[in-house]
Amino acid sequence: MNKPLYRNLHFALASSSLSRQIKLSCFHTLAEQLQDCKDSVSLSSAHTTVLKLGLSNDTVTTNHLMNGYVRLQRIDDAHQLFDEMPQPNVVSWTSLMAGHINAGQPKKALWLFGSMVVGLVLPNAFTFATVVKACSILADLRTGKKVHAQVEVFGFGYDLVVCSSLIDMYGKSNDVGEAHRVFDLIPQRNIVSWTSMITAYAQNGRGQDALELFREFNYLTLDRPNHFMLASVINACASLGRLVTGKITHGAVIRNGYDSNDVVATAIVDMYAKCGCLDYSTKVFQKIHNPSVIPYTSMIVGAAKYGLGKLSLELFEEMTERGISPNDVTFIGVLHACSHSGLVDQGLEHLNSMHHKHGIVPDTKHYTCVVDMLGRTGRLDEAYNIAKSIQVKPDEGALLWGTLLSTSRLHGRVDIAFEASKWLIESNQQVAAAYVILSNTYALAGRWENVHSMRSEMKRNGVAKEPGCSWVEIKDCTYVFYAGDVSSCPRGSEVVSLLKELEVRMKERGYVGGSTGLVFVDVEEETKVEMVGLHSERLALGFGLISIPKGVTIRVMKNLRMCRDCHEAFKVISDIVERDFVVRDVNRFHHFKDGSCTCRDFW
DNA sequence: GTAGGGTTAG
Repeated sequence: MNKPLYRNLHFALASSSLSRQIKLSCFHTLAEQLQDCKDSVSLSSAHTTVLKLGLSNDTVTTNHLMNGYVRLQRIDDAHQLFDEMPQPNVVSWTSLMAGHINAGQPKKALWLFGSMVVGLVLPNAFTFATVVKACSILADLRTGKKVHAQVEVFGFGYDLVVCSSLIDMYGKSNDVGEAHRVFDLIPQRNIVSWTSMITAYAQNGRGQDALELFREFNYLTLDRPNHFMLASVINACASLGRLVTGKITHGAVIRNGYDSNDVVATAIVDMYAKCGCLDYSTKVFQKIHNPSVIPYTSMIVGAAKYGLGKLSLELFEEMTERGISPNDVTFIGVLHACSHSGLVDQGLEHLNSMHHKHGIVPDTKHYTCVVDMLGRTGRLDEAYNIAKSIQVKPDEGALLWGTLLSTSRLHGRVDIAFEASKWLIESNQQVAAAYVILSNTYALAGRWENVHSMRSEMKRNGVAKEPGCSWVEIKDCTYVFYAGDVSSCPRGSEVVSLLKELEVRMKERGYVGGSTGLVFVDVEEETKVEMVGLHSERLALGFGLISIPKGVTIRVMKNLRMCRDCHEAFKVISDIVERDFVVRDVNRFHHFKDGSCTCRDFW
C-alpha cells in the first residue's frame, strides 16, 4: 500500500517556514516510494501522485520516476518522461543511457551521449562508466578509444569504476595490451578491477596470464575471490585444459560457498568437459536446479566434443521438452554432435528446423558445422555446394573454407581442396595453412610435381607455416609438443615410438580411418578412458588428447577411442610420463581433498 | 538527492 504521503499537504505548503520542512520530508518519502516501486501498478500510482502534486517539472523527482520505469524494463516510458523534462540533468541523461543498455540498445546509449555532449550538460564519471559499457557490449574499439580520450580530458582517468569499465571494454574489444595499461595505472585496485583484467586475459586466449594475475591477486591483497572472479578463473582453466588447477578452483568455489551460483556452476561444467571429464560435468550440471539455456548448451557442446552425439541430442530434447528455448549457440552444439557422431540426416533435419521451428536463422558457423558433417562422411560435393552458396566476409569464411579444405584432403578430393585453398589464399585467410594442406593433398594423390611447385610458390611468396602445437597436463605440469619436433619434449621419442606401436596394434584390431586420424569404434567401458575433442582445430595436423584417470593426460592420435589393448599401451606410456613427473608438493592434493587448503600457492 | 564497473555455452 502507498504511504499516506501528502496528507495535509496544502496546509503545509500554506505556512512558510514549516512548509519547507514538510515539503522536504514529503519529497523524501516520495523518493522512497519511487525507489520501492517493484511493479507497474505501484509505479503508475506513484506517477499519478507526482502529477497531482505538480512535481512533473522537478528534475530529481522525474529522475526517480524514470529509474522506476528503467527498473521495470519500460524503456519507452522512461524515454518519454525524459523527452518531457524541461531541464534534464547529468543524472537524467546517464539514467536513460543505462536504461537503453539494460534494454539491449547500447547504440542508443551512444547516440544519447553524443546529444548530451552537444548540449550544455557535462558528463561525469557515472556517465563515462555507462558510455564505456555501451562500447564494451558493442566491442566498438574505435568509439571506446575516443571515449577514453574524453575520460582523460574530463579528468576521470583515476576513477576506479571508469577504469574497470575501460579494462572490460578493451578486453571485450580484444585489445588486452591497452586493458593492461589502464590496469597498471590504477592507484588503488579493488576486486572488480582485478576481475576485469583477469577476464580480459581469460577471454583473449591468455589463460596463463589470467591464472598468474589471479595468483598475484591472492598474494597482494587480503580480499577473497568472489563468484565473478572465480567464474573467470575457471574459464581460464577451461581454455588451457588445466584440470588440476580447475579442480583446485572448484575446491575454492565450494569453500567460499559459491557452488550454488548458476553462472559459476556453468563455468565448472564447461571446464570439466574441456578437461576431458564429462562425468564431473554431468554431476555439477545435475546440481543446477533450473538450468537455463547456457548450462544446457554447455553440456550439449561438451557431450558433442566428447563424441557422445546421442547424449548431446538427448539433452537437447530434454531441454526443449522443459520449455527452454534453444539459441544459436545451442544449435552449434547440436550440429557439432551430429557431425562428430555421423548422424548426418539428423543434423540436416536440425539445420532445417532451426528457422521454422525455433526462429533462428543459421549463420556461417552453423553452415561450417554442416560442411564438416557432410565432409566427414565423404559427401564432399554437397559440402562444397553449401560453402559456395553462402556469401561470407573473408574473416567469417576462413573457418568454413578451412573446414572444407581439411575434409577434402582427408578424402583425397584434390579438386575441392584446390577450390578451398584458392578461396583462402585470395581472401588472405590462413594462407600458410592453405598452402600446406593443399600441398599435402597433392602428395596424397601422388601428384608430386604439384607438391614441389606449391613449396616453391610458398618460398617465393615468403609464406611460412607456424608449427602447430598441443600440450599435455600431467598433474600440475604442462608439456608442450610442437608438430614435427620430438626433441622439445623430454623422452618425446619414446612416447612417439609407443604411439607407433599403438597404431600397429590398432590396425591389427581393424581400425577405420585415414592418414591424419584414427577412428576406433567399440569403446570398452571398463577402460574408463575418456576422449577429448579439445583444440581439434589446432591439432588438425597433429595429435589429439586423451585423458586417463588419476589426472594423467597423454597425447595420442586424433579421434582415437580405446580398446583393451590400447589401454595396455597407454598404461606403458603413462608410466613413462609418471616417472618424469616431479611431485612438487603432495600436500596440495590433500589440502584440496579435505577442503582446507588456502590455494595461495597453486596458481 | 537520483545515475556507473567485473562472471557462464560457440
